[in-house]
Amino acid sequence: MDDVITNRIEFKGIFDIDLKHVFECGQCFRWEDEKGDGVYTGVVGDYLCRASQRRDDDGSSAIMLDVSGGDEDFWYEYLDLGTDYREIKKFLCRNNDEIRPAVKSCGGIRILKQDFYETLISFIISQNNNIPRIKKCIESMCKRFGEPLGEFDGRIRYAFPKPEVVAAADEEVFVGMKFGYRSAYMPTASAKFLEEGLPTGNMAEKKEKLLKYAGVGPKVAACIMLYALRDTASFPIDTWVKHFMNDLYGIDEKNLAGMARKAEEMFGEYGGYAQQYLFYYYRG
DNA sequence: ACCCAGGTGGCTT
DNA sequence: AAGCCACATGGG
Repeated sequence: MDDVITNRIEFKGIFDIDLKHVFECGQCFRWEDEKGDGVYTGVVGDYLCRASQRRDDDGSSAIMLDVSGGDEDFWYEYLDLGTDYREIKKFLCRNNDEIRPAVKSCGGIRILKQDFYETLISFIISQNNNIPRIKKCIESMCKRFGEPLGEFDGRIRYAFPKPEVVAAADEEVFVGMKFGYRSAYMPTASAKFLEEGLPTGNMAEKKEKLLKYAGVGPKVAACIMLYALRDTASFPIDTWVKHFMNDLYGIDEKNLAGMARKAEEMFGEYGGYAQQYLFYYYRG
């Protein structure tokens, strides 16, 4: 049936995980529960994956992956299975009644370790946009510029495009794919990434380098750092975050610096996790 | 017709 | 540094 699937990987005894939370909390755009049965399919790098979860009697879960490639280490790392989320949640909730409902309700989130270039492009697309349309834009560029990886559940799946291909593409193609004013950012950001590679240094230095990309501002840079570079203190402030920082902590919706300061003070090194629990909880 | 969505760049005080 | 506003697109 699925000739592309070559390997089954199973991780047992995992706590604090819920695939729905992982894949629908807004951090990634290429995972779907296509049949509505809790089985998620996605493309990660050049690999296809079908992921499902079994809840065992001791409260832990087994995560089953049917994949077309990638070894255990790769998927373990991608899913952030080596991190103790129980400790993180305990830390976030200490002296903070406001975040508890979000952590309790969205406690199965894991922050994925995503590809830098894909995250860069995806979150440039995300600006002033909504999630369903972001997904459509990404799928259309994958279909147009990505390598076909094989048929999977009756559909041909495509890798995320290589930067070389997008850098050489005409901006007008993206206009045709309804990228709107973001179209011009696609080739230029890709070319810049090819020149520079990954941003290096401490968080401030990385942010400074990311802000030099046309189409990347403070919010998108923070997302890239959190989702691709594992800067767990990174606290992206978007419209939903503005809402809950105002609701929960009484900070004025325009006071972004105040929000960043408050997040640092309350959550420190774990700001990114806090943001993710709250974002998903508030967005619903 | 408006407002909003995982905002940013550019221009004006 | 801070305050506007335009920027494509599609859904409510």
